[in-house]
Amino acid sequence: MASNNNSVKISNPRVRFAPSPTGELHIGSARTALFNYLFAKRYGGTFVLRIEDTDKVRNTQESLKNLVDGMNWLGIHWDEGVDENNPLDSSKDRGDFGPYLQSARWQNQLNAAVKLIELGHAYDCDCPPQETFGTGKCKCYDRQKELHDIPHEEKSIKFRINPGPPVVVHDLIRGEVMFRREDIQDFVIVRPGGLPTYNFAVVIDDAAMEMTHIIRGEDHLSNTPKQILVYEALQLKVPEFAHIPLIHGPDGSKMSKRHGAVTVHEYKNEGFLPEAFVNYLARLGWNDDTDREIYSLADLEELFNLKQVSSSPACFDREKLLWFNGKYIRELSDEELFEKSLPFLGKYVKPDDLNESTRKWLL
RNA sequence: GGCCCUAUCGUCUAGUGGUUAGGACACCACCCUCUCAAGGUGGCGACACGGGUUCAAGUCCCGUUAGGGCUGCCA
Repeated sequence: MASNNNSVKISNPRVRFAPSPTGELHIGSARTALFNYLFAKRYGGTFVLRIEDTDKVRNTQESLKNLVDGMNWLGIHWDEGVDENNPLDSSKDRGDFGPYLQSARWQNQLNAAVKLIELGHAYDCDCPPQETFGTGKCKCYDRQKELHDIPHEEKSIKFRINPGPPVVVHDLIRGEVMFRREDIQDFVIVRPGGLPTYNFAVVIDDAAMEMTHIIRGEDHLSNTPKQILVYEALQLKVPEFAHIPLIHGPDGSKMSKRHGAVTVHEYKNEGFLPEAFVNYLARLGWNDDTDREIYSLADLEELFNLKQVSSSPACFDREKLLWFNGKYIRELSDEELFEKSLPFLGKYVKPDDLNESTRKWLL
């Protein structure tokens, strides 16, 4: 970690949060979004929201709306990306690097795949999906003439891992992480029918959008060498990476539904203040070398940095979240407290009861 | 199975070779108080294990163990 290039000044970084609209906004995703946002603010950069909607089966419009709502509630606003009110309408996008819906960028991704074939870095493959499972190796590279003429519906395009030196991931949080090429398998970059896969599309889009720093969950670390190889094959500039630790449940296993609320909306509906939630999320894995606990979004925008992000995973602690919430609630004026409480008093207080005396009583 | 990441109080963490190992949440006790909170004071409580390197190791190296991730035509 000592070899981190921290001496290099970071100026005008471009970062993105690229969720897939396949469910509610998860706590972990929210923190990833937050860290990207804070990094952009801290260094005067640009925060982009791109929607990774290439999994046509699992995508839902509701998730997309959910995502936008969640981001708004947290106060994480994006400089570039899909329109809040019309996320599916690319003509409403904000920014010069659109469209910001990944599925709308398939032509660009496909062109890159064709180029990779021409360069000898990719090849047609007609193996059934299960055939190469576990080994990643197939003989298709030697059958290209034969495969050339079969319809695209019946073949995929694979990226070829050529022999060479180990791939080094320069990670701002973990230092240098090395992967041997023999341990990396050829992987599908375009599915039969022409739909690019994540590990490929993400590189083409990030490069096209001129991302300088990729800040994402640690679950992506092992896939990073594949992505770096794609950058290099296409002679694209490789961005800086920062893989932030995952959030675990109280028992140390990956945070999931059986641990209780895992989505931003659940916490919103339980009555947590967004300020408290953001503060808690930021402190989960980040500190500024002081004993301070309370940070507003504005404070964080000023102080956040990747250097002080922990490299080990953190367990979600509801008790501490509750404590933060209490802190922020006590800061509220009576007036604010009253207004914010209203939605939660529905089953106890009828609108008609909201006269001055009820109000006094409540306060 | 292979590869990768991680390892300080129950939890979040500070610590970058020499500290009585610090803070926060939770917990316990006391104080304050009409009650409950809040607040204050104090307490309990940790360097996963085993080898090295060094005058000196929580800090550096190796191994073990444990947890997590990737190994998908999911992202």
